[in-house]
Amino acid sequence: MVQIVANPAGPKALARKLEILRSASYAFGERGYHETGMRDIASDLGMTVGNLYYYFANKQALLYFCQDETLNGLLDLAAWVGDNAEGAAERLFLLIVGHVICINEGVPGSLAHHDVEALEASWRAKIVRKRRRYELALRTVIEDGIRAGVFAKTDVKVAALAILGAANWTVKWFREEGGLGARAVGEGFAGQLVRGLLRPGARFEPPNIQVPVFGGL
Amino acid sequence: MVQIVANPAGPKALARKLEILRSASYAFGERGYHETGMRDIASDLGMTVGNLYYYFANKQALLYFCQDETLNGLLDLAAWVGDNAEGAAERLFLLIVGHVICINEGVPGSLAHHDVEALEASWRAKIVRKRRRYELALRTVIEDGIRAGVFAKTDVKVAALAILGAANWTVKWFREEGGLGARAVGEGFAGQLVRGLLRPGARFEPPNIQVPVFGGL
DNA sequence: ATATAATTTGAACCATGGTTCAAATTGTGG
DNA sequence: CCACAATTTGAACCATGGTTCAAATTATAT
Repeated sequence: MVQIVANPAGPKALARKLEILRSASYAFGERGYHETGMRDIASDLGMTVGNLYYYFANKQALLYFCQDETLNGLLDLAAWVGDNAEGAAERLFLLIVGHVICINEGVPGSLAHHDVEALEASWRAKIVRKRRRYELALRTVIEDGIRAGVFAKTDVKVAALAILGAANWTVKWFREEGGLGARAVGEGFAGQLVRGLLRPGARFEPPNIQVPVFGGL
Repeated sequence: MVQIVANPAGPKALARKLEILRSASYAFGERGYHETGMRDIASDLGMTVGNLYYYFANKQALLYFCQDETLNGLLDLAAWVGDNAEGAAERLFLLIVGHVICINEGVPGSLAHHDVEALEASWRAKIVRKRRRYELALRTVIEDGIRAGVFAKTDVKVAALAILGAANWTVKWFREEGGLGARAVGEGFAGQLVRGLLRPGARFEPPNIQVPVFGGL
């Protein structure tokens, strides 16, 4: 019987797939997608390389699922912020904090490397589509802030790109050991980026509520 | 006679090396370092793949020289800003604008991917050392601003990282065709990031001087 | 015109790493 | 205990792409 299954339905399959995804995501974050081989991932998991192909069609599938999970986490974050904060400045603050936490503690590394070049076209399209939905949510918060007079009039696209850049680049350098945690980094970023958008004279204090960790595998 | 020269001194050598570096830098920016093959670079230049090795020892050398040139451009930028602007807010503004221009119009793509993982250890050390000098220059400007009372007291390292993140991430999405130029993007970012650091009540208007393009190959 | 230097070619070599798969092992139900 | 399903193994296969180099071509100096 043909051996390659790549979507097994046995009792251990789901747990095993999540275990593999966590390990792959961590490795991609630490070493980079290209510097991480399937033998490395297998070795980290204490299995042999052929076994990975029982659960996943290929290496790109691993990357795709990691990125997809991250984006699901970011979209969940956006929905949570919409439900749990009112003012645009508060919402933007929480989005930024949640974003940094999601990509550094939720699913480390796999979105922010943005290595969609390594994905084949239909998977890349799916990832890009989810990214766009999230970026739209971000821009909507900024536009709401301008409309409400909390933010000064500004180029919304540029403002959103600055925020995404600051947040996404954290996967290049953030490491948990020593120093500040992801939440503290996120709060520092959010303070600066939100204050940078305020209408002169507008007041802002960081909100009291704490963002959950979204996107955990 | 041994064919591999990799540092030829003939009359055409320097011009050819710069031509190769420009083409490689562009390709690395467009496609990513790993997705760009030596055959691709050769083909873009209308030469054959073996010829590249007459001028450069290996693929990593191409990456190293591109990144080194970008960092030289950023260090030149920092020096120019020190010579041509006085106030910390003005200096920071110009640094951010110049940074975005340097990495998108000067030497596209090769620093901001930060793909130093792909470099061997001694080259990586050189790149990281130059990067640190530039980041120190950036932090010094922020510290000067805090000391002068222009910026509010803040975590300087976090503020610098937000700035570097926003600026460096631009190579992931910035494309010259259509839309805003690098200078306009940089000015939008700089406005937001500098204003985000100001002491409440401090005034700031973008400076009138225009940053040159540093780092051009 | 000729000798020498510089530059280019392009096929071949080679290591790497993604992927396959027959056989083996382990788990589970009757 | 046995049959079958699920899972694992690990050597082999194979494509890719970095690199080499003998030979050829072009450029330059005499």
